[in-house]
Amino acid sequence: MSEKTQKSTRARWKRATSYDVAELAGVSQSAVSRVFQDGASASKQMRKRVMAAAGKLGYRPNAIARGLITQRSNMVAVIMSQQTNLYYPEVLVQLTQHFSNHRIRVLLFTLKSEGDIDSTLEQVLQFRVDGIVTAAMLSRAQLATVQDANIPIVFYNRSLPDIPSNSVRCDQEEGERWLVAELFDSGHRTFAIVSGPEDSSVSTERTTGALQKLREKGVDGVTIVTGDYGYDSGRSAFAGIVDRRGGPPDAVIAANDVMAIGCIDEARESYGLDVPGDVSIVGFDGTGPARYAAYDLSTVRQPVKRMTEAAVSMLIDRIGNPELSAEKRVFSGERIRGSSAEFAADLD
Amino acid sequence: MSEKTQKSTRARWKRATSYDVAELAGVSQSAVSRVFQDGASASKQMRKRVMAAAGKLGYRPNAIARGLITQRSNMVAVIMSQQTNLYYPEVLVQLTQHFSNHRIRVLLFTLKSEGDIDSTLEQVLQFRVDGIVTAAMLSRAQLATVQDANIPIVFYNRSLPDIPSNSVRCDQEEGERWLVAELFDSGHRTFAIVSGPEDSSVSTERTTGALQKLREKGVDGVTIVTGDYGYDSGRSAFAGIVDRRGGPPDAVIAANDVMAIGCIDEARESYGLDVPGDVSIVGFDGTGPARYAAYDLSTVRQPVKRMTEAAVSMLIDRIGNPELSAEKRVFSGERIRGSSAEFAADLD
DNA sequence: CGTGCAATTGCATTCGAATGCGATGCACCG
DNA sequence: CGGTGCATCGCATTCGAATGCAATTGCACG
Repeated sequence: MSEKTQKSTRARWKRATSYDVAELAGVSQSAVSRVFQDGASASKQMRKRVMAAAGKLGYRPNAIARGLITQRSNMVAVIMSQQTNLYYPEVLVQLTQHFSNHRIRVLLFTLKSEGDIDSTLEQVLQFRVDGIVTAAMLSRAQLATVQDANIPIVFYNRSLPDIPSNSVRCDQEEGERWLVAELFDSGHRTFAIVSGPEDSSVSTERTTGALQKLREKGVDGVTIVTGDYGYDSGRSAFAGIVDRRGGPPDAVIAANDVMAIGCIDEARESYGLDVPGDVSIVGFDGTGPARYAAYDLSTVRQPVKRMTEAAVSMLIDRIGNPELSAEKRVFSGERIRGSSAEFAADLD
Repeated sequence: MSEKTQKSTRARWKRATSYDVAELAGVSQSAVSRVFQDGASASKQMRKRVMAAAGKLGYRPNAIARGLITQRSNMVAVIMSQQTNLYYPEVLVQLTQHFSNHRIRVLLFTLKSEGDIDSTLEQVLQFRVDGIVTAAMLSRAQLATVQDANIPIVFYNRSLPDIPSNSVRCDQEEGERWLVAELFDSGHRTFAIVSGPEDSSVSTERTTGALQKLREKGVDGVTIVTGDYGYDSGRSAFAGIVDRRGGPPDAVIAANDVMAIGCIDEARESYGLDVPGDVSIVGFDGTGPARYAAYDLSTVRQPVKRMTEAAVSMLIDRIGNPELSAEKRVFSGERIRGSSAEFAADLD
């Protein structure tokens, strides 16, 4: 009872330290420290005494001070480019989840714009994180800065060609090639592409993959318009395509699901087209809305769970052993057949 | 050139400290410290010398060490309950964005289950965050723990009645009353509710609001089924409703947009019903998919931007001045009229 | 040219916990 | 009963930066 009052009054004074606990328990500070560690040696009774004192004072080890002396913050930075892409939040949650299984916390950094990276990186470095997962592209110089600081880093869904660096990604090009091949084989002959923002490397890869296969199939005259990964940009992109071509193409390849959905809505509402009867529209990512019955999107799903697991374990390995050589892991997406590929399904 | 090699070899040795910089620049460590602070006094030439040395060594102030001495970590914890609700990622991104404008970083904590809170809270406290924003409910005891530790905390979209605590939330009950009133006034007479998970206080409030208004209008025999905020649960919820009632009601009130969309798809696909012709379905949140033309959902949008801004400034105020008394801010949602309220639109 | 005041700078200490090393205790063995 | 080895514990130091206080410098003014 008197303890309770003591607690609340003390609160505004100062938080209990290991010295306070040591004093109350009549032991040394080192003893307290050891009791609160995993592999440290401490007798049973010592534990009991210390824990009792700690409980009475509401003591908790100070992770900041611990980090200073151990040179381990137990925090990793996750850098995300601020995008309308519905796909990333899921990635973030999964990463956090997996890291927490290893008693590591996530310090979150979002970029207002890509130009923001330098100052963001500066922050990241100041916080002495144990590692970095980035879903934003870094320049060579920026990567060098990180490596000079000796901080392990894993790229998520992007990779620097010809530079030794760790990355986990989904094979965007392959996925697009699948989609295009199936569309072509089921009779589609005229195509349009809705790409993502110029500075999105993911979008670039997807467009490249699609164009590759189209060229291989001998298709040309492909209309390309740019969107921002958002729903509205999908709608106006479709309008732009029809406008530019003087009519709808056989198929539209959108750089992500959300824009694909935008295209579908625009096609149906503003042009009275039947999707997938008159025009087929495919997306990418396999996010929630792709499954909604009204769209039943044909798309490629990124194996987010496995990818995030891979990123986490890769980073943790390198935190434990910085000498590990670089590694790139590439995952195939999972082909999800929606309505637009109904013909194609026969071919399996 | 030789500097470069020096850099990379030194990397594995040790990171530069303010002492290293001081030595190289021929000044005291305090001087270095002052140069890297905002309001500190340092002459122009001093800055120049120090910055030059710092640049040469790739020095960056150590935020961990700084936090230890200043008693400010410049980090806040954001606690999110791990839910299928599509709405939260947006909240998270916005919070991070706003905090970063104040040079504060977000340490992210997600809960596997609600029971997880105690251990999570322990972690939060150990990291000596400057404040907490929680989108998960805490028990009285848990809140007391946080307050004893003298850490300001703001509840997001939940509040403890009769307990002085800071919160920012959207008036869920009011929003539901609006929706129900409009449905009733436009002729709907039989109702069903799809609630969220039992332990979601947001869901509880929404259900309460809806039932309030329904009772007020003299409607009873309301079917209530439980979902998990996910699309599939929306679909099966609708099936459950039809099953239980032996037919569809005039209107379904879903606890969030995603489940509303699930209901719509199930109604159309599995029961061949016309939405909103045969049955009206409303949601809550105003997330992206609500706008998709295929659904054109009638819903209430939470003013996320203003709410997150409010939460951030509220928290920062209390970090600066812990004596500030508790405050609860309640925002009205924004009524979004979709197809299900077509009649109702006349009444305005 | 002397005096006074303000702006700089350095010294020494502090934040809170971890850890190498030496000291102590205890059990067990010959 | 003396000796050996291991488990425990405390002492003292360390991590890297901030800051109160004192010392120094610079500058303006009379």
